Amino acid sequence: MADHKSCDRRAKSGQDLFSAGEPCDAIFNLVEGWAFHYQLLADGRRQILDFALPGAVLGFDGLSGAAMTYGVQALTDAVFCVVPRRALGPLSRRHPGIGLHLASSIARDRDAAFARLTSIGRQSARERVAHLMLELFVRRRSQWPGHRIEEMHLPLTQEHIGDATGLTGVHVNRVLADLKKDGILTFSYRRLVILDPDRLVDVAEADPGLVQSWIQYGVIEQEPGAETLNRGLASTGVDGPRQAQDGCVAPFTEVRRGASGAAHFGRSQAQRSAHPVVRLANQRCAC
Amino acid sequence: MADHKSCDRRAKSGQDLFSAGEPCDAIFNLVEGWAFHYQLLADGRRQILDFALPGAVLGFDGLSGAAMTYGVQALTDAVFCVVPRRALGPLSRRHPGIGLHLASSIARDRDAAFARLTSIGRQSARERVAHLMLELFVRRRSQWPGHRIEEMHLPLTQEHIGDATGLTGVHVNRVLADLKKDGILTFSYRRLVILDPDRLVDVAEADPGLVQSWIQYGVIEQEPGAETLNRGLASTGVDGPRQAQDGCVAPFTEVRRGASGAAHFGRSQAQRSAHPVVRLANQRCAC
DNA sequence: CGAATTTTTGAATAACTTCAACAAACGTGG
DNA sequence: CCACGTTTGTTGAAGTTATTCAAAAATTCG
Repeated sequence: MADHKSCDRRAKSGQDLFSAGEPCDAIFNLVEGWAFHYQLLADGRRQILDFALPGAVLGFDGLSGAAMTYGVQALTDAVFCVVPRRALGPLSRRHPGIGLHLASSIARDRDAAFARLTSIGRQSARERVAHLMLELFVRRRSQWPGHRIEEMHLPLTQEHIGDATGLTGVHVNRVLADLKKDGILTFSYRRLVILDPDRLVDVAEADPGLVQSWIQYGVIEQEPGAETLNRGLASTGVDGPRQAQDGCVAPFTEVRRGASGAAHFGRSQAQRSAHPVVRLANQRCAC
Repeated sequence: MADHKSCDRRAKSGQDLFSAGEPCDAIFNLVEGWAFHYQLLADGRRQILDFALPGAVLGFDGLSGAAMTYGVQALTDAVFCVVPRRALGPLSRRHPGIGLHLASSIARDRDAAFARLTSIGRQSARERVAHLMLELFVRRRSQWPGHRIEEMHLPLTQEHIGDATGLTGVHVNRVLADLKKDGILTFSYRRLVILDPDRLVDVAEADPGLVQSWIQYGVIEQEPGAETLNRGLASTGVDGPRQAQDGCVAPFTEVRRGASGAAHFGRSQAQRSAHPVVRLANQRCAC
């Protein structure tokens, strides 16, 4: 797999990793920072499709050489691990697990898109904003297991929230004002405070399974006796997580292994299982 | 691969293939009929996530044994090919192409979900309805290469259109009335007539790349010198399409191979290429 | 500190929903 | 083939939700 080593890439906040319409010959593993998928309409209207946290796989569209249908922009300064698209074929032939693995990762992205579709299509502005804030809160907090803080920095503006929920920034502001008045949450100048988690879950109409999926956004699936599947694509261990401690011999980094983040943040998956954590989040990929 | 043969399954119009919340231990290949993915909110609001035509792969969620986050319902009487989820691991180990293949298929689903997100989130009711009608028209017509008809049967009610576009059925009706008044299209009692394709594309704000992706929804990607990737998962030929004529020795059916469906519906891919069509659409899977 | 960005607020408007009633097409059994 | 019940579609009026435009206040960043 050492053959597939490749360079990494840095992007400044606000900079595009790639844009809609251009072909993308590589896939990227977000190692550090935040990014988002988006699409633009001809007149400039923007839809944010998904927020990506460290561990996300970006840029795989199934059709190599085809133009991307969406763009990816860095929300903060960010670091990506680059894998040439052409390397995937040989790679998956040598390591049969990687294909299913990737499929699994993309399926999770699709499910997230489905969830957002339902939110935007069928929920009120209040529900949508609550939904997104809850999702980002849970996903972000699950990266810092052990922390219980209900206050955190989210690198978004209210305009971003609007573009993600299908609302105008102005209306998002009014909705946030309401949520604050009701003692549910506050969000201003990139600072989110959850005042009443239970009522937030209630307003968001988030069922427990959905919240669980946010928590497990980066957690491994392990097929008994088969290869390891996880979101970030295991650093090494395609035939089992045991090899994962050998260091970075592949372009992918398992970043959020062990992110449990369940309601009360019990011990992480890594602590429960015998398998070691490959690499801490927010740490640069060494390949 | 003969080991992985499995039964097929039939569903009547309106019947659920599986529901949100229940685990799904198999993936399904839609062989005949229409279906759709959907989610329900607690109070009964419904969001239709995607319409599935023959060739679609349904039920793969990446996490075996986990509860599905969405349900799938048959829109017409339908026939599915069933592949136990457990068979995928061994299968992909023996045929390394199949994992990437599946990833590719799911990536296309995700991209479709992204497109719908942008439509629902940022387009007006008129644009959304035009968008969906155009998509379904193009996808359906590409299954019948050679046909130029601009009139077709779509097995949907206006209520379905509403649930897919995030509108009420009543409002969909008004929008359709407008589109008819403007000489763009007609849809009533499951009959769609495209009156002015160019203006429809215009109203839908569909860029050519997107339309192309609808057309190619079931078309093969062929990595030079590598394995074949296509939506339905190739019947046989994991190492190349040449094996595809051996008959149905796998649980998957390549249904829409050769569906070109480009603007003027020239000869199909199958006719152009030397590779035979594995199996006609709308024909039962023999496994 | 000063400039740029982001948030906040108000008033008027537009878009979509809701409720309710009626009409048209479908399909089923006699 | 027709009558009848059911589903689906169509229309109107009123109400709600979210947008637009515009301006001012707050915060951040260099």
